[in-house]
This record gives sequence, structure tokens and C-alpha cells, in this order.
Amino acid sequence: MSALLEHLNPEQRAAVTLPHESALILAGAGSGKTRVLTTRMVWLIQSGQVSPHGILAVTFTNKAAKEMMTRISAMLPINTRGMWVGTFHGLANRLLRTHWREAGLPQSFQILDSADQLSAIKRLMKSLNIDTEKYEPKKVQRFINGHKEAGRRAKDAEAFDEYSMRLAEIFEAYDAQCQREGVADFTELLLRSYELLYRNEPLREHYRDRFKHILIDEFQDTNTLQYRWLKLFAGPHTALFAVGDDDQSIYAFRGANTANMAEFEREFAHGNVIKLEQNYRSHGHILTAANTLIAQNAHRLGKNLWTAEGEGEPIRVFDAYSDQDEASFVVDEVRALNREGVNLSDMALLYRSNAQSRVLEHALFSASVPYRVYGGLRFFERQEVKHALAYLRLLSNPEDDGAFLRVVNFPTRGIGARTLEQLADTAARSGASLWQAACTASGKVAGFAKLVEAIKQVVVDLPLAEAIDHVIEASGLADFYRADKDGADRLENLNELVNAAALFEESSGEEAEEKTLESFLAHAALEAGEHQAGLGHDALQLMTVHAAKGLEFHAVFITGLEESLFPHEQSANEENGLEEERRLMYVAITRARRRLYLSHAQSRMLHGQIRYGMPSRFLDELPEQVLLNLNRRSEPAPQPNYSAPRSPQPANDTGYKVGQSVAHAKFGTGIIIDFEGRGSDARVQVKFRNVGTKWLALAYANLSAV
DNA sequence: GCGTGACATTTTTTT
DNA sequence: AATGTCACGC
Repeated sequence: MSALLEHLNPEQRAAVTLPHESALILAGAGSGKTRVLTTRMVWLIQSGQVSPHGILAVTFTNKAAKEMMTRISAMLPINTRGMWVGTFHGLANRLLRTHWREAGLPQSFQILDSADQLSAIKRLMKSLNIDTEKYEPKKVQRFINGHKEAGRRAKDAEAFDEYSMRLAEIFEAYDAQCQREGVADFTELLLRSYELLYRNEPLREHYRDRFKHILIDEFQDTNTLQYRWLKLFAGPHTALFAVGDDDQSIYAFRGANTANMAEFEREFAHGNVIKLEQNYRSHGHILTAANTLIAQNAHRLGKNLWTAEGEGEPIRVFDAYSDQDEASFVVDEVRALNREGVNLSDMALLYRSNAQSRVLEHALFSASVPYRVYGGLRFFERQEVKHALAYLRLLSNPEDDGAFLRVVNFPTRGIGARTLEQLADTAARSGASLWQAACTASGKVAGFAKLVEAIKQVVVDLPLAEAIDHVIEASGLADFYRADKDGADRLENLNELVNAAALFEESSGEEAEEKTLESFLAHAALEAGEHQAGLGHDALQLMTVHAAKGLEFHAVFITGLEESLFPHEQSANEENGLEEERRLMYVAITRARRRLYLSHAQSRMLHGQIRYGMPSRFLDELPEQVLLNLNRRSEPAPQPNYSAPRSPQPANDTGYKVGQSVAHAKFGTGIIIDFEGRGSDARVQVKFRNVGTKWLALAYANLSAV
């Protein structure tokens, strides 16, 4: 027992050994949050206060859930089966699979991912003859999800004008369509299980009685519905242990409600708050920068990180001429660090938006620096995999019109839009599903129905992996991609799908979960899979700042630190948008253990045209004494290494050029973005930091170079 | 039913 | 710049 607590600091130990009551743990970046969470669970079990059966632990990502299970198994010799550890959605799914009848769902209900949901919405709107120009399907999707995430059904959606009333109608029709087809989108999993427990008192009491301890990771990311969902599970004898960091809340844009933390403190923790402020990750200067930056946010619970380590290196700031210049600077530094012995995989190249990776990738590729980009299309989201899964969905649940439409003419069987329209008509008239209508149809559609029926006959007795293999062959998917000259990768992915199914069958799920086709489909929907197969070799890590949350690296490069990029211009329109951007910057800074680079470019290719941006305000918000400006070296000329790729602007007779930083007595600092005239008529267009863009006559403006 | 070109669109992302 | 969507014609 004591060995368990030995390596914890006093605050961590206090958190781990809290008595059976609710508490809020404010855990700063790098303060050992996951460690506290997992150690607490082990401590509770080892000290006999609760059996694994009585614990519910919730995370946001599958990765975090797995990490937690791995750590617990390492600490606990006994088996951890019976513990409910998983994501909100995974646990909600588990609940609904167990109580499908009470929840009003078919036993083999399918899960729609975001893309499936969007196509379901499009299909619905088409059948209702709704103008998709006026009501964009994506906006409809956001409307529906937004309401569901706040715990509202269509009837509860506020609608005071014609537009929102129409949206609410679509919302209602969408839910009806899902119900008819036996499918549930991600948020529906949560809302439906919430409603299930809310309405079903015996069931609610059962779970409230069962779970003595509920532990929640990344609590700052919970949305309104998730918080309510948790509260339903909390009976009078349940202790809620919420771990979070309000300063790292960067998902408000997808519904995370930071107010949940303050609310939790009031409703449950009652002042039982422990702050973990000792950081074990970064050196002093890096933390000072992070602390100073985040202190400028007004809405905080308050927290200040400190470290027992020394100050360490200063933070290196680089002012590049262009995005390409910035990229080659990064390449040079990465190589130098790598030569010094830092693994490429221990360095991260961060940016605000995915579009920025292109230039960086290009430079890395040219310099033959191995790198790996995170983000993008994931395994179970690939079209060939989705096609195969759609066949499986149709086998499992014939009511699933979405799955039907996805595969009815893929590979092509000569069943076109017209035919399908007629089929949909027939189905609608008799209130039947497309599949049912197809079974009584003739011609090509009947052929398709026969094919699927035949597949079903064969597959019913086969183990999962073989069944999927058969589906891929018999459906014609394999032949289709074999015939396609660019189909090799896709074939390989289909093969990989069979492997994934085999792996899934072997894996030991919690509570002897049955390895059915249905559970595999749920697995595929809930765990979209790793982004791209990393080849395991040492590679520089490229990702957005969002994707870097929870990770740490020896060296971190934060690039593109320009106004309108980071902070992003869109954030200016959002309530508290700037504060969220600042938290994002805080997350980025605190990823670094030893070395941190901040860079910005004076010009950047964006959306096909050159943009001139001012350095990010976040750079000004950092304390100067921890910064090292790499541009202000004693050499008169810019560093030759870094200036190589830039094409110098031709000088003109005024001494000013486009892209140059200048200062004006009244307007402050800015950047020259255009130029016209010559001699005494010369005028420049300057984009000022604070007052916008202005044309100035050089003869009068009295600009000075910065 | 499918290929082609015009046209818009462009933050962040998990489940 | 690059990507996706959609209408149109074969």
C-alpha cells in the first residue's frame, strides 16, 4: 500500500486518498493527472473500500481509456473485469446494448458516425423537399447535435421564427427517421441512455447503488448532457472524483461547457478542491511563459504551475520573412537538435490549422527529414471500409436505409437514381424500409436483394473475420478494387479490415462481451482507429495544437504565430473566443519539456494568395526575460541559413518594401502590404496591428523601420 | 450511370 | 492551392 503512495507529492497523495466524498481535482498541465486518477482507483480497490464492480471511470477518448486500463493492470495483480472504464459514448452504448428494449431500440441498432449522420440528414431533407441552399445540411447537423448535447429534443428546441421552427421540424423528422431505421448517432447514444435512466427509476437505482465511485478525466471537456448524464449515476452514496484543468479547455466549439467545473464545485465538491500545481514536465522558463500568458484570461478558477527544476533554456523566438522561410528555419533547428541526439519523435511541430502543414511538409520532405502527420482520415472512415461495413450493417439490420443506399449500387449494378426514387416511393407508400421494398421488386433491384440474401446465408455460420472476408468477395467490392488501377491501397485496407475483425475476436473484452457482428460494428463506429499506420521509425511529429493535448515532447515548435491565424480570426466572432485561443496557446506551450520555439512569418500563402500578418498578440503577452530573439544577433545580415529560400523584394527608391515592419507615430506598428507610385508620390498600404489597413503617403507619414 | 468541368469553400475534433 | 459538391451532357 505504502509503495503505491510513495512516489506521490503531498497534494497528489491527498487526492488519491480522499475519503468517500466528491471532490474536484484541478490538475495543471504535466502535474500527474492520469497518475492520480489511476492510483486512486487502485488505492480504493486495494484498501478494500470498493470492488472493481463499484467503479465507473469515464474518459473522452479511447486512447485515454486504454491508457488508464493499462496503468491499472500494471499496478493491480487482480483482474480488472467488472470495472466500467470507457468513453462516455462507449459506456452509453454498453448501457443501451444491455437495456435496448427499455430504451426503445432494436437489439441490433447501428451507430451513425458524423459522416453517416450528415448523409442521413441530406437524405431526409431530400425526401421532405427542403431547400438545401436555405437550410444547409451541415448547419442542420450542428443544430440537431447542439440541442441534443444540451439535453433537448426537437419539442424542446427554442423556435421563435419561421427559420428555427423549420429547423426544429427537420430535427423531429430526423429523429423519427433514425428510430424507423434503427440507428443512433453519437449524441443519441448519450441522450437516449440519459433518458432511459431518467425515466426508469428501478434501473437508475440499480446503477446508483452499484457505482460507489465515479471518476471523470478531462472534466473541463464535458458538455451539458454529459454532466447531467453523470449526475444521473450519482446516488446519495456515490462519490464523484472529477479531474480537470479549466485552463486546458479548448473544445468549447464542440459544446464543452467550462461552467460545468464551477457548477460541479458547488453541487458536489463543496469546497473539496485539490490543486495539483507542481509540474514535472517543463523547465522554469517554459512554465513562466505559460503562467504569464494564461494569467491574462479573466475567467479562471485560478492555478499557478511551478517546478522544482531549474529555469532551463530561454524560449527561442524566430521572426521569418515567409512561411517558407519559417519552414526552413524549423528544418535547420530540427536537424541540429537531432544531431545533438534528440530523437525526431521527441520533437513536435505544432500549428493552429491543418492547412499550415503543407509548407512544413514540403520543406521536411526536401530535406529528407522523416516526419509523421497526425490527423486526417482514419481507418474506419475510409470509403472502402465504410462500404464493406455498410454491407455488414445491412445484414445485421435490414431497416438501415442509409446502409442500403450506400451499397445498393456499389460496385455498380446499373441501379440508378431513377430506380431508387421509385423504390423509395414504394417503400414510403407501404411504410416499409428500402430493403423490404427491394425484396418484392423485380429486375436489377431484385438481383441485389438476392445477392445480399445469398451472402447472409453463407455468413450466418462463419466466424466474424471469415464472414467479413466473404462479404468483401461476394459483394464484388474486392473485384471492383482489383480492376481499379489505383485500388491496391484500398484492397489492402479491406484486407486490414478482416485482420481487425480477427483481432477483435481474440481481444478479451471486459465482462466477456460477446464478439458478434453487432459489437464489431459498434467498435468500428466508436473507435475510428489510429490515424495513419506509423511505420514505427523515428519521425518528427506534426499536428495541430488541439491534437497535441495530453502529449509532451523534448522540443516543441509552435509555428504560424500571427494575428488572424493564431489567434484565429474566426475566434473574434465568438463569445470568449479569444480566451479559448489563449488556452490553446497555453496547451501548446506546456507540451514542451526542455526547449520551445515560437515562430511567425511576415507573409504567408493562404487560400491561394499571399497574406501579410502581424505577429500574434500572444507573443507580446509573454515575459520578455524568458525569450531569446533569434533574429537579433550581432551579425548585420540575416542568418544565411534561414534566408536562403526567400526571394528578396526588389528595393525601390524609398527604402521601404512590401512585407517590411514599420512604425507610425499615431497608428503604431504595422506591415507594408502594398506599394504604389515613386519618389515624392510614393504611397504605401500598411496593415496596422491595432487600427486596420491604411494607405499612407511616404512624404508625410514619417514612417520608421522597425 | 458516369465522367467532366464550373463553382464554392476553406479552425480546431472526438465519439 | 486544393479539395469537395453539383449540375450537365453523353
